[in-house]
Amino acid sequence: MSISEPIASDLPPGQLPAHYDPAATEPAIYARWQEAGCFTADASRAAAGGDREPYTLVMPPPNVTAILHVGHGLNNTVQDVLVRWARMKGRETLWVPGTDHAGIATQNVVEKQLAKEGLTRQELGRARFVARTAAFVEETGGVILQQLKAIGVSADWSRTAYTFSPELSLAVREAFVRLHERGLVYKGHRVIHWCPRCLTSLSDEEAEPEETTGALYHLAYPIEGDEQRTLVVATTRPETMLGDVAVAVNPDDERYQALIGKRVILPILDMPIPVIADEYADPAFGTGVVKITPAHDANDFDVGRRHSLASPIVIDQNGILNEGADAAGRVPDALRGLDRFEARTRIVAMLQASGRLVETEVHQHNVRHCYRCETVVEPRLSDQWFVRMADLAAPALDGVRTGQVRILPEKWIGVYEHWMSNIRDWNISRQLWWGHRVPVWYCTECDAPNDVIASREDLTACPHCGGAVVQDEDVLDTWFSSWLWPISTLGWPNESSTDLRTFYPTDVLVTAPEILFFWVARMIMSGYAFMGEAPFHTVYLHGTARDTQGRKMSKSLGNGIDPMDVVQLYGADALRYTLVSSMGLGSDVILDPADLDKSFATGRNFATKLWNIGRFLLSNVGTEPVRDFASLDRDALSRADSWILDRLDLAVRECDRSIGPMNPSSNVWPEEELASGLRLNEYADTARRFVWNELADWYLEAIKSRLLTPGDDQQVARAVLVHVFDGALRLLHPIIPFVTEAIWQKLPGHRDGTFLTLASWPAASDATATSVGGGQFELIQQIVEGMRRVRSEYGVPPGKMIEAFVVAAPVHRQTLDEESSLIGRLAKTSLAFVERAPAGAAANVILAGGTELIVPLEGLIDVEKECTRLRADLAGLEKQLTALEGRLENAGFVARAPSHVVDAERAKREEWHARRELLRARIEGLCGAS
RNA sequence: GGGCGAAUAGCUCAGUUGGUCAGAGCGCCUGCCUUACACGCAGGAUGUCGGGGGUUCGAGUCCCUCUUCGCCCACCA
Repeated sequence: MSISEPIASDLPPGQLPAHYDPAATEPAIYARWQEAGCFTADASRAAAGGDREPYTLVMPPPNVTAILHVGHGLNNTVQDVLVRWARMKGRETLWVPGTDHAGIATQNVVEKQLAKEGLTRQELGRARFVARTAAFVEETGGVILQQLKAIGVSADWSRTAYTFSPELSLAVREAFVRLHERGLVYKGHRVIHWCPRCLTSLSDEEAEPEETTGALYHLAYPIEGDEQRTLVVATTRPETMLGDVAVAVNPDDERYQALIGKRVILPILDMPIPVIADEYADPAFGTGVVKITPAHDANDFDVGRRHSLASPIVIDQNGILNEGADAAGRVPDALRGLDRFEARTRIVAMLQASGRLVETEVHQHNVRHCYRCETVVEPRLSDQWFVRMADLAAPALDGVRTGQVRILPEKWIGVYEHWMSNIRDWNISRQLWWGHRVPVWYCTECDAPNDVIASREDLTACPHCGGAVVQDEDVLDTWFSSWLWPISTLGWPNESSTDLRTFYPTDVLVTAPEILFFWVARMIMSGYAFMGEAPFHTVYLHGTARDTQGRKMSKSLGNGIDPMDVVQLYGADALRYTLVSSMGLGSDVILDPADLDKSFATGRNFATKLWNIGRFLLSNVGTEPVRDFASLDRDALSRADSWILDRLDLAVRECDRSIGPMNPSSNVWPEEELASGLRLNEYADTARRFVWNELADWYLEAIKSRLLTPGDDQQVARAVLVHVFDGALRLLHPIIPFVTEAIWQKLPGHRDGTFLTLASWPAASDATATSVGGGQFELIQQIVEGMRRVRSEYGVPPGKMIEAFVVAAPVHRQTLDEESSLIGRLAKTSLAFVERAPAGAAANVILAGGTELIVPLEGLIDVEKECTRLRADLAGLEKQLTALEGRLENAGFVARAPSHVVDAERAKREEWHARRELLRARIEGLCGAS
């Protein structure tokens, strides 16, 4: 990128480069914010006795090895808008940034590196592998944080956290031990989701179901003693049959009553297994007979337990057929060592050959995959650590139901409640090396091997017998550190930590719905469990970035957009504005990765527009100080001044309403606030409309000549313009921080060392009514727009001045008379006042309030054409009038509609009647009676 | 299999409590390089608000139903 353009703030006062160069401007501004400590929160200002209310966000920590994608951009832009808004609103604002050590994900990355070197982690050994991974993280871990800075993230970098830091590791250990003490952590022997590639267990959430077309194989198991007859079982996983210990039928299933208690012969192994009765068997599915493989299916495991059956393991940790515990003689040589899918094919072929395969049915079902490597998950029987969730979930569920925590969009509340009400225990142990080691030791000498010792400190000897101890080999699920994030980053478990006491609970948690269960729900639970209150009052779930086909942007699909490309091309402001403005509450953001120009035109165009408004202001207002706005005499304001001040006021109020209340007004969200605010797209739209369509399109144009004409009025115009534009910059700063800061620092009267980032949010006045001057300016706008329409419609050359006759009420006439030069400039029209419309060919414009413009068109049009147009206008009006009158004659409407609605309709009727008369008169004058 | 959500201009979407709600951006058409801006200015076109039924004086806005998409959950092997 060219850096030939000077940095905006290095130019002489009152000048901006002709073209905005974000690549040169943004980093320099960011550096100054950081040097000035703009983003560093000062707990002492918000603690007891301080002068500010705190406002706190914790950033969803990206994986430490991640590089920025649009999802991060979206997520952090939303947060940054809220944080910058709160900061300008005078809050002591803390936004805690950081990264997640991302156990499986990071370990996978490093293992891939090793693979390229022909190594495995086992060959390297645990200690060296962990050291190498730590070094890798050290080396590459800061990338995403730098990228976040490039998009303007105003987090407090002095508090950057890391889930695997010594401080946060302390919190993890404390949480584990405390839960263990409360009996909420336990070791369980059961079937869990296992990734044969990552070689670790996964939680239910980490094993993602995916719709798959498979087959349902109907297998005939001969009945013992009556081998001609068979019992047909249906299974999707024939390879697990080697581990079958029974077949089950429903106790109420009449078809199989007689077989219960008998035995069938397991094909291939020729092994007799019992036919048992269990509710689990669904008579309506398949054949109503289900084979029971306790070691390789969670449900079968439960059935096996109920019937005291063995659990032979026939598939090993790598997904290979092998004889494991209790499985001696169960895997024939021909199948031993085969991959599970290969084995499936082979077994099906064997069964087919022996006539045991009765039918193969195409079958749609969900198959779970590892969320990190997509490998099909294998149910596996093993010992794992679990967190008992029901007790933890109760207050978290209650918190949302009572409004201590609100979730937006509201549609997710139901999803949350359902999950929380049916919560299952959380498998937190992982057979990985990269992560927090389970803080449990086992004594090698005590004769109580099941006596686990959970400890806050590392143990070297058994506290009971002094014997040697060994630590549990497993590490904890990454999410077991993430779920503590709002408390651990603020200093927990040190409950006297200043940050924790000052900034907890935090305010809004901004994240994607995908991790509602992984993370958000668990944080709420940990907040209640360890701090006794919810970690935040609002959960804001934003949409997902998708391509034009609606597919989620992802690395594997190659349909992503690199936010850094967008920053390079158009600047962070363009990226941010585009994202914010296209983000309705709960809706996804669709962008076209193949056309960045189009996708980000909205933001790019607007940033440029803002820049140019700044250039206009600086070149026309100059560097001379302007009068203090507050001291201006109200009577000295022009109509345009009054109007734009009204509009600013309105814009501020609307923006405030769109972003919403910063907190609930009481300790729980009142009903009327529950769904309010966080409409960032509305905020962006409102601010844009004000700046572009009102300030730039009308106000700037209206005051150009005043700015050029020395005198008192020039000073008024300068003061109002600077005041209004200053307000506009403040209004936009949270979304467009760089351009606004760059320009703001150049405004007349700017004091060195002050930053827009730390300036106050504009205050709306209490007045809600439009001022008299503002209303009069709206009349001028109508005239100008009407005349422009006439000019365009009749093809009047741009430079040509035309004359229009105006019939107006006296008060309007005075306004138009006084503003005739403005109208002349904006519409290239000179007005002549008449009492009534003159005859002759003319275009006709009728404005609200009955003001009529008549534009002589000699030489411009033919009378026929204009008559046709006028008649069409009249016909349209008549039709609408008929509908309106029909409504007013409807007794039900008059009786039941609110009076203000009826009154408005009546007023409209009067106006339309008058307009109809005017039109008829014009037609008669121009076209003759018809 | 349950639950939830969405269907509004060519495209992406606004439209909180039923009564100027038929809108914005991008795109398109016409004319303009008007000394801030062509990443611009001015003007313009475009939608039986998915289909059908209902409630109401009045419905994109509420109810029912159908169709089509999407999401979440679920131990039907």
